[in-house]
Amino acid sequence: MSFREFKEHVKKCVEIAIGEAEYPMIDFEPIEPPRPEFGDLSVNVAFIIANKLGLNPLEVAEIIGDKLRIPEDSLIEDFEVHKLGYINFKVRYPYLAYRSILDAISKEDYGSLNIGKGKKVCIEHTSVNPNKALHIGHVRNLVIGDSIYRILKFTGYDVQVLNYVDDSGLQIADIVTGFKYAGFSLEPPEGMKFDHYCGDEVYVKVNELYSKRPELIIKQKEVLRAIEEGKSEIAIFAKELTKKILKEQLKTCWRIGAVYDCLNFESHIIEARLWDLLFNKIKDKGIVQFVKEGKLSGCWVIKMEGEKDEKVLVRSDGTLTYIAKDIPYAAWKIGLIEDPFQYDVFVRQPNGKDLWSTVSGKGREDHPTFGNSDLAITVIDVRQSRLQKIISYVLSLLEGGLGKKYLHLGYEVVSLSKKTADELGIMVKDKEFIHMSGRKGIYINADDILDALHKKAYEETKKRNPNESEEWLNNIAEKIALSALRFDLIKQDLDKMIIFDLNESLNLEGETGPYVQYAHARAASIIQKAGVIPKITLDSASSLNDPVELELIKMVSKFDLYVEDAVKNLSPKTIARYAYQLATNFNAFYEKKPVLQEKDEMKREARIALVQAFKNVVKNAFSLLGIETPDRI
RNA sequence: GGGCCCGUGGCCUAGUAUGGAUUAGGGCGUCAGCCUGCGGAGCUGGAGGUCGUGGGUUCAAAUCCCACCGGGCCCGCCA
Repeated sequence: MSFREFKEHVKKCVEIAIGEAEYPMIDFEPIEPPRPEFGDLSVNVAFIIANKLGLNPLEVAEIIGDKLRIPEDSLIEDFEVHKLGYINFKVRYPYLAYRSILDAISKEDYGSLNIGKGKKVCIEHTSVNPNKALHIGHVRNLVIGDSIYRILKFTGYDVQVLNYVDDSGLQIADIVTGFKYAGFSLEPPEGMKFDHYCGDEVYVKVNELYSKRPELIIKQKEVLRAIEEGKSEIAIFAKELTKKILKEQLKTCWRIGAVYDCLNFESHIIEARLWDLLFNKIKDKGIVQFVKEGKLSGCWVIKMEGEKDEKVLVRSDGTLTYIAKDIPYAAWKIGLIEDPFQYDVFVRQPNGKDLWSTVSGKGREDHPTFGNSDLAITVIDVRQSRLQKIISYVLSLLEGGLGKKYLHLGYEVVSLSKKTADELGIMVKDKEFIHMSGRKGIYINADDILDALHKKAYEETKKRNPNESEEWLNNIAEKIALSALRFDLIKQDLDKMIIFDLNESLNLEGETGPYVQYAHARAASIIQKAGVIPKITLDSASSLNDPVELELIKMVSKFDLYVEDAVKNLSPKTIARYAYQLATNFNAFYEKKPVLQEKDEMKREARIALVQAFKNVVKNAFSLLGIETPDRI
């Protein structure tokens, strides 16, 4: 924690010096210099002030330097005015080492912050149509959403996770048509998960059949109408079917490590007439207009500032468009309409937490409060950006200064590399990748990737642990597989497309989750062999003075700064990069500095404590990404 | 046609929000090394760079502005 103190201390001292020198006060942040010989923090205030007043930066820096008063015994050991005009500060390493190692080995929640102060946030992610299995693209969504959820929780937000289930769309009608009119059996082949069966066999093949058997399209339309109207035998069948698929999907989600608070079914949004609850408010505020003439005659539309075309919300026949269903749902999330839903427990999750869902008819009274958040975050890929922008726009007009906010967290899609597509028997012309499509069968299922990763990890683990039981090996292999997958999908920026290549993703070395897990396991092994309770004193901390030790200490002490960055920018990759860098620092330390063999007792004690500190921090960092760190792998 | 995003060695990527330090960090791959030391899923070193192109702003540009090129996405009374 104390790198933050060091930083604040530097800022304060410089501010006082600027005042003493009677320069105008400016806004600045101490930054980390590019090279260690420039110290641990640096300020460039002299440039800014010099620029403003037309002075020479070096002279300004020297005057500020003259005025700088560093209290005795503070976290700042020394400072230096560089000839270019920077003022560089050196941290007092014994203090930094002592405080951060002590915190890291003694505080369970080391790195946590109270930024949220209990503010209520709901985050929606996963939201896979319940007619197929999760593919790699859905996993990116889940991993982003679940990581953000964990980071928000770690920083003092009161977070609920929602998973939207579109159980009334055309995709559902497709598989119902397959089962009812195209002769598909309700029993999947031996050993095949039901969601895989529905997606890989029924959904894809029914869509192929439409061109050969046009009568099926008629049936599909009938099915869709029946589903929308509810009550009929077909509608009940559809409902049971989607529930069955959803339960299989959830198994995959849990396998990847996600948990949810509530499932929101689209059919219940329609049933609850959510739109009607909102429509008058929107009309009163003049957000929507009724079109009297032209080609949109008879429609209710919305026109956004700066947009050319208006968007239809209510068709001329009175039915609602897609976005008209989304707006009231979004409004419900941030409490702009009263909660009209009934709830019941859908299933108990593996972590023991109940998963609630909206229900048709009467639900339970004792449900938690859902919706009515201060902030709603919706994780959907960038193709939805325009529609999401309209939703944010409408809600911002509607919320009336309550400080409620709707936020779209977009990310680029995952596509398949040509090589992986070839291996799956998918033709790719001219390009190095192909966009996925559930309907066309162009995708790779999450479970299949995990199985492949599991197999690879199992082999590696068995090599290293030949005498361990199958159960142990499989348990560890699964954790390594998840680490590889989750880390791979979270480490890069959200707005970069991922071209997924199965072969490359099977790599467990280098900038990967397993690399970090391995460093953690090395640390765990040292601690276990040390057989003592790690402890640190100011004296022993002072003995840590090799550059590899200092770098590791500094990285440990900066954890909360990275956490803050991650939450402020909703950027989980920040945590992934931090964990990787931390592990790299540890490995460098591990190579260079013996711990258990160290003869000097004080040094040994300090190094054991540093190892324990690293172990705890990397564990906390990885837990924010939903990745476990076993003591042995 | 309008809008959004991306472009950094053979491949992938950090840094871009808030412009700064004559070595632009990593990883994969490649080449050469490193344990009779706590786990080699590791470590050290080498080769490999017009930060898409051109202009502008600035004492200073991968970072800001403009134009262009290349790639992706979105723009329905579908969802």
